[in-house]
Amino acid sequence: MAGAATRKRAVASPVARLAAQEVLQASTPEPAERLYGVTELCREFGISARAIRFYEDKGLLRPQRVNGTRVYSPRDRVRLKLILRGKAIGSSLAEIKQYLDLYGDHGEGRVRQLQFTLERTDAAIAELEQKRAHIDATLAELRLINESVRRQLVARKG
Amino acid sequence: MAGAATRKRAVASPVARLAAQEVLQASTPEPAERLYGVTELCREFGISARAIRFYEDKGLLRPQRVNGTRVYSPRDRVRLKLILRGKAIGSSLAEIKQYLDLYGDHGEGRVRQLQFTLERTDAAIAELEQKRAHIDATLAELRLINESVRRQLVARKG
DNA sequence: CCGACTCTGACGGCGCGTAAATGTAC
DNA sequence: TGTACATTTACGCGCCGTCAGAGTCG
Repeated sequence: MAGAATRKRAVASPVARLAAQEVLQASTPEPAERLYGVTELCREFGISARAIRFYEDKGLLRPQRVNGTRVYSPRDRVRLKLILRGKAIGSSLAEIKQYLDLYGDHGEGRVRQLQFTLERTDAAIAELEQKRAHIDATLAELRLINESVRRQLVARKG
Repeated sequence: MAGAATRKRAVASPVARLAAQEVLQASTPEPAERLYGVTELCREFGISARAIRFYEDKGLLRPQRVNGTRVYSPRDRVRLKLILRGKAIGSSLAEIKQYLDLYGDHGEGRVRQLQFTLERTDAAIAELEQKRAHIDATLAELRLINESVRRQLVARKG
């Protein structure tokens, strides 16, 4: 039981802090070219360095290297944000890669990207609502069992 | 995007309504002891036979064997229902095993086991409530993104 | 020279999908 | 003899966690 919370820890928290506009304005020019280290990013987003490295293996990120060490630009950071949001709405990494590859396109591609996001968020919302309904049902049942057991205890102990 | 739906398809529908009493009365003698085959069960619940066999490997199910072939009792069927509902709320199979062990002994119990069961159900309830809260938060966030994206689309197209 | 941090493999684990090889029943 | 199911064994995948061993920086 304790495990469930642990398994989804990495995703649950960072998503909540992800403001929608911040992502959508990601294509605007950056003022000061700030750079980030891997630990900096994984602390900021609440994920592991292993995960970030894994995304790179899968071609989702391509940070610069300084002496072998990964150095991330603001653009890389935005990409990471998009990756996390994709995961939050239930996309696989392969799907997210498709999405990110669309990112370079202008005009029509951009519109299609938005439509894609719309579909996914709709689906994710529906899924979560179902999940919540299941949880409610389980809760009701657990409370029943709980009361039943409690009564049994009272009957046996006084 | 098709992938995500596919990945969760098996879980979405089958876990409909599980009446609490059905579970609580699971230890009462069955009148007509109907039996089920594996394909019957997996069609009923919309999962694969492989999955059912896997649950058995993990100690979640113990059907009788007739000439090597698995034969499931109504109680086995209820256990399978519980397994699927557990998955639907995001529990791991190991966690579900705990749940099932809990359901198994809560009726016949010595006082100490009843107390233990009580603690467990209390903990489970608390965790589920937390999970629900997280889902609500994520839902709110997703709806924000959804609306934002929708506005952007309107701005570019219409 | 030390400790802190980073890197690259490589193995492990969950929840099955997907054959492949074999058997049993009609 | 077919074919329609059942069984076991085994490898593969997605998404990392978790070492192990080695390098780099201050």
